[in-house]
Amino acid sequence: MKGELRRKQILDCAKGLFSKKGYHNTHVEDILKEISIGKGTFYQYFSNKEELFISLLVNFLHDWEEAVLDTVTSLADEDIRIFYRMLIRRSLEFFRDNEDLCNIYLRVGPGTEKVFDPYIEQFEEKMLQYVIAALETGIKARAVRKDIDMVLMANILLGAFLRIDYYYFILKRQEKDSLDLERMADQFFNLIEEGIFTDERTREGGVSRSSTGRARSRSSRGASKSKPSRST
Amino acid sequence: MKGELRRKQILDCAKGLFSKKGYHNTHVEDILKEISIGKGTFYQYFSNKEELFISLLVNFLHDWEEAVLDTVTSLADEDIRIFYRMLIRRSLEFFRDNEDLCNIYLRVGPGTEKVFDPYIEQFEEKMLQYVIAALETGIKARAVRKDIDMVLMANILLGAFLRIDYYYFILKRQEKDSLDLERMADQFFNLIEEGIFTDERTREGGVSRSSTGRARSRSSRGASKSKPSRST
Amino acid sequence: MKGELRRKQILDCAKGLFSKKGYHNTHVEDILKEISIGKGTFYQYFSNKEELFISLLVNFLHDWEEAVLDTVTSLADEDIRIFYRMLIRRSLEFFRDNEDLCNIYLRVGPGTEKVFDPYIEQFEEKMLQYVIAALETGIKARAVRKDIDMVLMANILLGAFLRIDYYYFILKRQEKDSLDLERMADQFFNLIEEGIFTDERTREGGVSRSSTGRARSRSSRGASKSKPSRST
Amino acid sequence: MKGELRRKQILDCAKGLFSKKGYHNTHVEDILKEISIGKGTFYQYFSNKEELFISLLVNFLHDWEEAVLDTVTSLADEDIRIFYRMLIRRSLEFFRDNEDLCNIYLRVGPGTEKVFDPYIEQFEEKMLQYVIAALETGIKARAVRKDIDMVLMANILLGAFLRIDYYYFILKRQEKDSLDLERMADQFFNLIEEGIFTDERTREGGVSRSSTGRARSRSSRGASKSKPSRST
DNA sequence: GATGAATGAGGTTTCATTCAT
DNA sequence: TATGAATGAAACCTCATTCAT
Repeated sequence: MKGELRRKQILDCAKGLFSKKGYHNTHVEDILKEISIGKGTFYQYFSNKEELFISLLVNFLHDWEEAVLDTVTSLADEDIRIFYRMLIRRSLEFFRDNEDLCNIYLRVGPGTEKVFDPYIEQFEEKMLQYVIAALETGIKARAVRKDIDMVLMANILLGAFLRIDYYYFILKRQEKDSLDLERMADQFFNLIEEGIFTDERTREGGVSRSSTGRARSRSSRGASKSKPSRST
Repeated sequence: MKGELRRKQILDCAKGLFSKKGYHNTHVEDILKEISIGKGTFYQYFSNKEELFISLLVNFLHDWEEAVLDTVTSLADEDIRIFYRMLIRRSLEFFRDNEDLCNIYLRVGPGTEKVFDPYIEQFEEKMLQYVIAALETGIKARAVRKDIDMVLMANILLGAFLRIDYYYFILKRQEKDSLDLERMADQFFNLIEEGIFTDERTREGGVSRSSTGRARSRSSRGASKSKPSRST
Repeated sequence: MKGELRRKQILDCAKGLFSKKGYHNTHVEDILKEISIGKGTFYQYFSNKEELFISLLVNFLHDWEEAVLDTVTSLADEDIRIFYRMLIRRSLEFFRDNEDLCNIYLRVGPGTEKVFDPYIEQFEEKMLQYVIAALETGIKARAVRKDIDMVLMANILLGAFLRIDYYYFILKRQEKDSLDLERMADQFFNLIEEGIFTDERTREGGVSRSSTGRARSRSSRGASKSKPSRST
Repeated sequence: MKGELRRKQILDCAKGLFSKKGYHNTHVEDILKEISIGKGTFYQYFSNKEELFISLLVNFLHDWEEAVLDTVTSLADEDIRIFYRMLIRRSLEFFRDNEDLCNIYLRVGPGTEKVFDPYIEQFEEKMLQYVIAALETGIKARAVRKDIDMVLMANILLGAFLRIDYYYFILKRQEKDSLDLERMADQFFNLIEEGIFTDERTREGGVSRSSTGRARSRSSRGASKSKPSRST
């Protein structure tokens, strides 16, 4: 069982280095030096640098799925909004707590090597599917509007979410500890729930030519388009 | 002026190759071979490979700013919602029409080399500032709610936007031409405007403890906050 | 005695692998895996890979000597030609039945490592000495011409013999089983006995400046084939 | 044309080193050091060590063919025996004058690497074909007996020939200069012409069932050497 | 005895960059 | 200005051998 430990040791070290210096600028030798093992030892556990990197990606996907699945199952029967918000909250937490892997996925991984693309894309596809599934659940529950382009919206939400992770947990990581995840989740959820606008407006009208124009039945909501006040 | 042309030729070729094969997998020689010039010639125009890459990043930033500025100035006085939507619409168009640079920025660039980070970050910072500025304008115009965390929301919006670009213009680029940008912009804008939920619901109850809970005065919308019932 | 078996097991396995893949491309680990023993065990029986290889060479030499000595002693008093032919016949058989070692000697061994040269050369020297001894015997018995350069002729005969082994037992090993060793020995012996020419010619003179030109006046030359038709 | 020279320089150096130390014990670096060029330079001319080695093999084949073709064409119409002897003579000379390549072919090449086998075998196949062709010519000219197994005999002759090269030009290379190629060719040719036996014998019969046993009744046998007729 | 994880010297190869022409 | 042969640091990886268990 010593072997499993050694392997983990290499993975841990690599995670940090890849995250800090990127794939190409992390040399196998760097890893060896840091954990004081010989070249041969490394190559007993991983057949090459590539495989090591992929292992990290695979691990991340696995860990994330576990974390998310946990959320999903535990909240499946709750109110859909509570479920959504919890999903956001938990995912933020997961990414915050996995800075290195998160960095690798969001920053280092993409575009590094063609070989990695499938793994990155697989991860993104899975995340996307989760979001889509969540949206579908919402639609079935009549909580979510039917006129949304599911794939597009899922991408919007996923992009928004990943960007937050990237910005707060990577770019501004030094302030990471003072972050209030609850508040962040609230803000995110709030956008989803109500948009960003105030209600004070009395403006009318659609937003564009090819507007999505769904039937409205809200009292005081006008369109946003061109010639302003096009009264009802 | 011959020189300027030669330089542009190199940049154009590099743009395509970096986009297609990534920075590390594009060798200076690949570029030279493609445009049939000697090694020495290359090094007369760029002091090294890095500088070439950075030039592309800088160019992209510049082009984008121009495109955006155009939008901003031409629509500055319009209704804020029209402005927002147009910003989305135009930006989508810009990213769609700059596939290679877009690919470099969104996929290849990040994490490739520490040296590039400042440029990537500078670009992102600028984009972020634009979004923030737009939000501020909205707040000043009393169109946008004051209780939003501006930076967080800007990141959410930027992330959503970049993700769409990445997904539709890079990952699914083969279907790029059949995309309806108007519809995409509508969907995006609609989220911003109204969230994703239906109005039919009558459910009550907040979503979380630390909710952002702003006062609501819309007719048929429940609060998202803990203690539900919030009268007008 | 367990040890002796283990050692033999290693040697047998190595023989096959060295023969099939060559010395440098056969890794100690390959051998160990095939016979399921640990690295440490191997190094208890052989102090290194080199020694293992040399052991094989030495074994081969030993086995061959035994086989040849057998021939030599059993036929020492026979007619010299019968002896010669039997030598050829037996040696062919020996090489045919020791494909792997034969392959190692004739193909893998030479030039592989300077360290092995002495062993290869020792073997070749011994073989050469046997041939020379046989020729001397023939000369003493007045059966063989005295004007031959013994060393040269021994090399010619040895080379011819080894080449046959190499060609039929290694290169064309798939057809090995259908070979008629008797016929091969006949052909070989026939060359030695009479050369390759017919007697029909009446040409005179030497062949070249420094010609071989022995005067000829042989009456008739019969064929060597099938139905003998051997007058006198 | 500088490039061609550089290439030749590498080939020449490699020829010597491979010949002296073998393929595996000659490191690319050894070559570089000897001719004082950088690693990169080497890899501009050869894509790897393997290709370099193969180039040598191919060159050798080419040079040999040229030398032999020369012989063949120049002697095509001569008496077949003169032709044979000249072939032997010229080939000996060629091998003597190409010690390194000869060493590589006869000693270093075989069994070194599976990848080289095709080249080695191609060379051997060609040599074999030449011998077979020569035998066929002899048979057509009714100079050579029809009952020989052509392939077997060709191998015998080729093996004999290569062994001489190997023995005298490699193993005993220090005495190389004092060799009398004429005499060697004579001896070789003589074997082919008359076998090795004296005529004094009166023995009858073949040596085996399928015996070769051709009747003899040659009166006298001349010497093979310069001073022609050395009668019994 | 037997094991196999660990070793690391040393091998091959790459590629951005220089510089004489 | 343009070239491309030459460079060599530095990357990745192999495998015979050791030694603690």
